[in-house]
Amino acid sequence: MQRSSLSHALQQVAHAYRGHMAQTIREADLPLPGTHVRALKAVCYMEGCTAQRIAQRMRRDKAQITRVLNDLLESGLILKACNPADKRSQLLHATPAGEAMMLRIQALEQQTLARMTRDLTQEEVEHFIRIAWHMTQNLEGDLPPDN
Amino acid sequence: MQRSSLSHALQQVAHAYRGHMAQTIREADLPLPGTHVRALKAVCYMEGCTAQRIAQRMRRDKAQITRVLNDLLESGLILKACNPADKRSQLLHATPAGEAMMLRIQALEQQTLARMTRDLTQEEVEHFIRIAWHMTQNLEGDLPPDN
DNA sequence: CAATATGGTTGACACTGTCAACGTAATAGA
DNA sequence: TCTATTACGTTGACAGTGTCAACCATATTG
Repeated sequence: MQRSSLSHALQQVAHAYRGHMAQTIREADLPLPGTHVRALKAVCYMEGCTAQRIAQRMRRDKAQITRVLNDLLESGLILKACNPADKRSQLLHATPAGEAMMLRIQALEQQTLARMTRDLTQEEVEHFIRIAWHMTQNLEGDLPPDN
Repeated sequence: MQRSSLSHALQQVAHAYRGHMAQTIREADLPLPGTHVRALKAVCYMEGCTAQRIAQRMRRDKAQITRVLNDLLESGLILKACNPADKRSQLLHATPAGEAMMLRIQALEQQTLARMTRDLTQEEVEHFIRIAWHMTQNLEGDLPPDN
């Protein structure tokens, strides 16, 4: 029962984070679900951002990304522009409203993260992040050797 | 942008774990969603297990627990028994089929966890778990001072 | 040019999570 | 004791998350 608590701890902390962010955003009257926030973040901070690249970064199905982007589009937070290099794809940009939204949400997220890590050292947090990525990579690529 | 990667790392590792477990269970032909697995685990390993106590442990809405337990009941994995101490609630027990299912799933989970932590030391894993719980507790209790 | 692969869209569906309202039973207070 | 309140579990409704398969249009390869 040693390692088993790893799954429990992982689920609880992820759930707590999601829940706290959702409530914070709701209280600030910014009606944007978590996935939308993350997609908007990608649009704001990735160069030459396309739906495909967001899907890769978030490791999500491209269908979900399409729908989320359409919501953001309808909300006037982003714009689609023709990609001169590939007529199938579209380059994504944030509108001023999108940028403003991003700034407000960034502040809320920093607030949540600060609370979450309030009595942890920088070192501990970095250690946590490093191990999290390590475990993520260990689970990726599902057809490696020959079991 | 230092702490911000904490949220990304957290979401990715939780997603990777869920996905890997789901696929493992699917490949083993054990058609049981993640929440059902966790509820069954609670029934198997908690003394005097009731729906309420599962909801508390998993920090989930009791409505969701009710439905999950009904599924497990229909699948013949658990049983409800009258609680002599409180006629409103029911004590939950795993059936032999439920116990067997639990053992099989435990093995799959151990396998996933072993892979996830394959090149990490016991110390690193324990550190990760400790910090995860710490962060969880930091986010709980949302009405402390007087904002 | 034909075959194949890729970016994006759509439909369908399963799973997760929460809220409000309800019936029943326990419990506390007048 | 009687009433008010609280707690356990159930149900309905809904929002959000995640994936799969089929599809169109465009790129790329042979």
